Amino acid sequence: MNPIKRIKGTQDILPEDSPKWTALEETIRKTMALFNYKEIRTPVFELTDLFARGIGELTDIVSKEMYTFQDRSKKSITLKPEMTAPVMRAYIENNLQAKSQITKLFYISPLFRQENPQAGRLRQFHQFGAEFIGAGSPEADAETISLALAIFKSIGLKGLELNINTVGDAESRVPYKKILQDFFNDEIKTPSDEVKRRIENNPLRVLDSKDPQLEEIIERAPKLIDHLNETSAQHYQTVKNILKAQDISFIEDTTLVRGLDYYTHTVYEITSSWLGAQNAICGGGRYDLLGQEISGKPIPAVGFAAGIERVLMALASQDGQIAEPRQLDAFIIALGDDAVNAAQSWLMKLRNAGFTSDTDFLKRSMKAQFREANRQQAKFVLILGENELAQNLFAIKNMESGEQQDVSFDQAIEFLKTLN
RNA sequence: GUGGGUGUAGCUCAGUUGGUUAGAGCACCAGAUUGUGGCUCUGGGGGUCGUGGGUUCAAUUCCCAUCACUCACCCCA
Repeated sequence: MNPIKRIKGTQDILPEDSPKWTALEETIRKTMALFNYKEIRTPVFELTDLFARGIGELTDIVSKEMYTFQDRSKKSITLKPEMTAPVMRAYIENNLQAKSQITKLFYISPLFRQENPQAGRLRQFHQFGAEFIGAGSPEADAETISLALAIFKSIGLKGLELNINTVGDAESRVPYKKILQDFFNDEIKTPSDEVKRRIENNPLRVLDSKDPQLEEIIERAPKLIDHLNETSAQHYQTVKNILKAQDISFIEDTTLVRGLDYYTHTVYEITSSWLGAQNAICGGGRYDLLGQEISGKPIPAVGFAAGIERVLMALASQDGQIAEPRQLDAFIIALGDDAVNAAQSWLMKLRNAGFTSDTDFLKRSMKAQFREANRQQAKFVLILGENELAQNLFAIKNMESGEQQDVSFDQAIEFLKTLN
């Protein structure tokens, strides 16, 4: 019989790794609280339309990476490939703007994209992120950036680079798109179908193409930064000023566009020098157009999403220790049926007293039980054999020093407390 | 979807220019120590050599196909 294996691009997070996840999650929650962001959790699946309309039909995510299926009522359902659209949907559906004009939310969530896996890219992966909804001010943009950096700093991630750019507001983008389209149509003689499609539908996305044949043309392409209207230019400048005032260093990258249709104004990306080809650990920006797509009403918002697997990979390759392995306080070695029974009650007493504790469940030899205690990195072993049982005592051994002494049952818990 | 790399013990990997019973280290189990872990020594269990086919007297080795894993491209966290 063939054993069933996990689905390609998925991962089991085993006990040796899960403490790193919880440590990172704790850091995220702590820092989010410092910045006054509240947690939101949304369903793992949504109506396909949410992503098709929200993210954009022509984006890579929607056009070729979604896990989409029909449920029994023939509705088209999609496992969420990103969190911004679901959060915005929940914000609107639950009428959160009625509670407060500004809503600051964060999430930690699994996401799904059907791509070919490679280092730092999975089919089920996890992101944490923040969404600042209800303010169109550049100060909000800057806060999400410093929030992301604060989390990375707090877990000790080094070698990060912040890239920023602006894609302008709708008013500057429409005329610029036309200028770009004309430029590319003139310059690119033999566009591939993909490039042709992008020129037609979203010429901005040609800018972040990595096709070496286009590299030279992209460099000469008209820059959006030269075609920004007054509002957009001012917005971008303010964001940069705030970052400078906070001593946050950044690199301006005019080809940074980001794949999703809903971005406006500020876009940014944080990369790590410790990773392979997939070196972006965080991406974000302002998305004032998304609310419009979902609800018909414009809603200013800005946020970021960061990849948990990539953060952990970067930490691992820079040798960052974020979680201590947990060890066991007490291990009961029981010899003989009567002792095994007594050990079960004693386990409960130890646990009630707050000692992490365990015992052998296989009635193995004393040597084997000691080995097990050692494997579990037990600090103390409580030996309970026929002799000890008869005298109402444990032989308690300190596994580090090797010292051992008899301690009566009624003093055992107190004894451990003084030593622990 | 496309290209490269790798599939041999639980893990990391050697190896056979095609030839008898396929190896090491680590891990595991047992003994040395009849009720004491870690260190040491001795012994032991464990393999469809990814799968299917081809060439051959003979294939784990050569060839083809296929699957899995992995890295990379496009793009993204």
